[in-house]
Amino acid sequence: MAGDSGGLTELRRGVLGPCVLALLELRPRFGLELVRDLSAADGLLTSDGTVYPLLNRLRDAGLVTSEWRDNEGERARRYYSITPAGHQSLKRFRTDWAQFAATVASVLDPRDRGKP
Amino acid sequence: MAGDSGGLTELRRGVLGPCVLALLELRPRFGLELVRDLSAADGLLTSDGTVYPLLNRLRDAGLVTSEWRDNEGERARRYYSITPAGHQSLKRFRTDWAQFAATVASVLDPRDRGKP
DNA sequence: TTACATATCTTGCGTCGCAAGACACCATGT
DNA sequence: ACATGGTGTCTTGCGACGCAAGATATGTAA
Repeated sequence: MAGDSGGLTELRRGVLGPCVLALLELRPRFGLELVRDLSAADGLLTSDGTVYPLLNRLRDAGLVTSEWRDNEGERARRYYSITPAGHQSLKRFRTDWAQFAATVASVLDPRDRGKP
Repeated sequence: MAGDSGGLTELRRGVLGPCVLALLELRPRFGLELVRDLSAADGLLTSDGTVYPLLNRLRDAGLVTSEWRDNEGERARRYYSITPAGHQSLKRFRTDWAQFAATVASVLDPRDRGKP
C-alpha cells in the first residue's frame, strides 16, 4: 500500500489528465516529453506506464489528437495536440479544481471559515 | 464515464480520509454525522457507503478509535475519535496537500515558468 | 559486436469512492 | 395492533486509474 511516501498517489487521480491538457495547450509534445515535464513538476508523475494509457483515454474522449512526426535529424515520435473539446474540458476543470481545492482547504483548516 | 458532473469523483480520492480526521479533530462524531458534514461541504461525499469502510480503514491504521455511546434520551451510536497518530497524519497531510494543490495550480496556470 | 539511452506500449495489480441494498431501532399515525 | 417513515450501521459488487515491471524497437557510441 505505502509504496510512495504517503497517499500522494491517490491525490493524482483525475488530475493528471487535465495537467496533460494544460501542457499541450502551450505546445504539442510527445509522450516521454510529457512524462519528463510532469515528473519535473514536483513528481506529479512517477512512471511512463501511466501516461500512454492516459493519452489513449484522452484521445478516445476527443480531447487530444496524435500524429507521427519524422523530422530529419530527429527520431520518429508521436506528438499529441489538444483539440477544441480539450480546451473546453480544461477550462471547465480549472474552475472545478479551484472550487474543490478551496473546499478541501476549508475543511482541513476550519479557522479560515468565518473569514479574516 | 461522465456520470457525475465531471471527473470530480476521482478528485475525492485520498482526500476524504484526512477530511474525516479534520472533522474529528474538532470533536468526536458518529458515522452519519460525518456523512452529513462532508455532504454539506460542497458535496465532498455522496454516499454513506463510502464512509463506513473508510472509518474502518482509519481505525485499522490506528488513526481513529471508535466507541459505542448509549446516552439516555439518545440513540446508541458509534462515535469516532482521532488518535495522536491521527493528529500526526493529518498534520502531515495538510502540508502535503498545500504543496500538491500549489503544484497542480502552477501546471494548470503556468505563469512565469522560465521556459518557452 | 556490445552496451546504453531513447521512445512507445502492454499487462497485472491495488486502492478507493460509489450505488444499492440489508438489517435494526424508534417514533408517530391510523 | 399494525403500518409507515426517519435514523443509523454495515456489506457487496463495481469501475476507474495510477503504478511497477516488462516487452519491443531504434539510434548512438565504445
